[in-house]
Amino acid sequence: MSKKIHEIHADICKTLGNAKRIEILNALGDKELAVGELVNILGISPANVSQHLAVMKQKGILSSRREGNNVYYKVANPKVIMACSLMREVLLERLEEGQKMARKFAMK
Amino acid sequence: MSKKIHEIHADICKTLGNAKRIEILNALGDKELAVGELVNILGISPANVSQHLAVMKQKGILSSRREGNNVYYKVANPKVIMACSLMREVLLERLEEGQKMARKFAMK
DNA sequence: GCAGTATTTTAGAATATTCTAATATTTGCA
DNA sequence: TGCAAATATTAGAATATTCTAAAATACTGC
Repeated sequence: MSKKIHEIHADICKTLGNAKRIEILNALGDKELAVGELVNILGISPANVSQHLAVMKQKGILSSRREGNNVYYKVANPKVIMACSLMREVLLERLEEGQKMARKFAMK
Repeated sequence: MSKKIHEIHADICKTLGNAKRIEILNALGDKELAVGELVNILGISPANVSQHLAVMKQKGILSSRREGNNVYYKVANPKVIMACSLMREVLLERLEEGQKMARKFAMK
C-alpha cells in the first residue's frame, strides 16, 4: 500500500479544484457529452478540454466510450455529483451570509 | 461581482485538495481542537499547521476562537464534513473495485 | 516590565499545475 | 489508400502551491 487514504482523498478534491473541471462536471450532470459539445459549452480549446477530461478520467471521476469519431464522457459515480452539490450549498450559504453582512454595514 | 460561481466552487475544492488539510478536517470532525493538539495529531510543525488552518479559515471552511494562550478551530459548516464523507465513499468504492479487479486477474 | 508558552507571519527554494501551440492519433468514408 | 473531422499527446513558459526556518506576535503569570 503506497498512498494513505487522506492522500487519495486529497487527490480527488484537488482534481475538482479547478474552475474548468467544475464547469465540465456541471455540464455533464448525469448525462453523457462528446468532447466537441463540451468544447462549445466551455468555450475553450479542444486540447485543453481533452486534458481536463483525461485528468478526471485518470482519477476515476469520469468514464468514457468512443462512438465513431466522437468520445463521450460521463461522471463515473453519482456520489461525486452529490458531493459537489453539497459543496455548492456551503458556498451559497456563505455568499448569502456575506450579503447579509454587507446590508448590515450599509445600514450604519 | 468578480468571481464566477464555479471559480469559488473550485477554490473550495482546491483548498480541500491537500492531504494535511484533509487530516485536519478528519481530526476536527464536529469538535473543537487547539492548534497544539492538531500539531500532536498530525506530527508536523506548528508553523505548517497554522498555515493550513489560516488557509481554510480564509476560505470560510473553519472558524476559530482564542482562549488564553490557545486558539481553538472548528469546521464552520457541517455540510463540508458531509461532502467530505461522500467523497470518501466514492474513493472507498473505487478502492474496492480495484481489489475485485486484482482478484480477477489473480485467478487467471 | 520580563519570561515562557502558543500561535502566526514572512521569505524563499523546491515542486506542481495550467495553459498554449504544435504535433500525433483515431476513425469514417470515398 | 488518402483526406477530413474529432480527439489526444507533448513540450515548455507562466503561475501557484508547499514546506522549512527564522522572526514576530499574543497572551499568562509573576
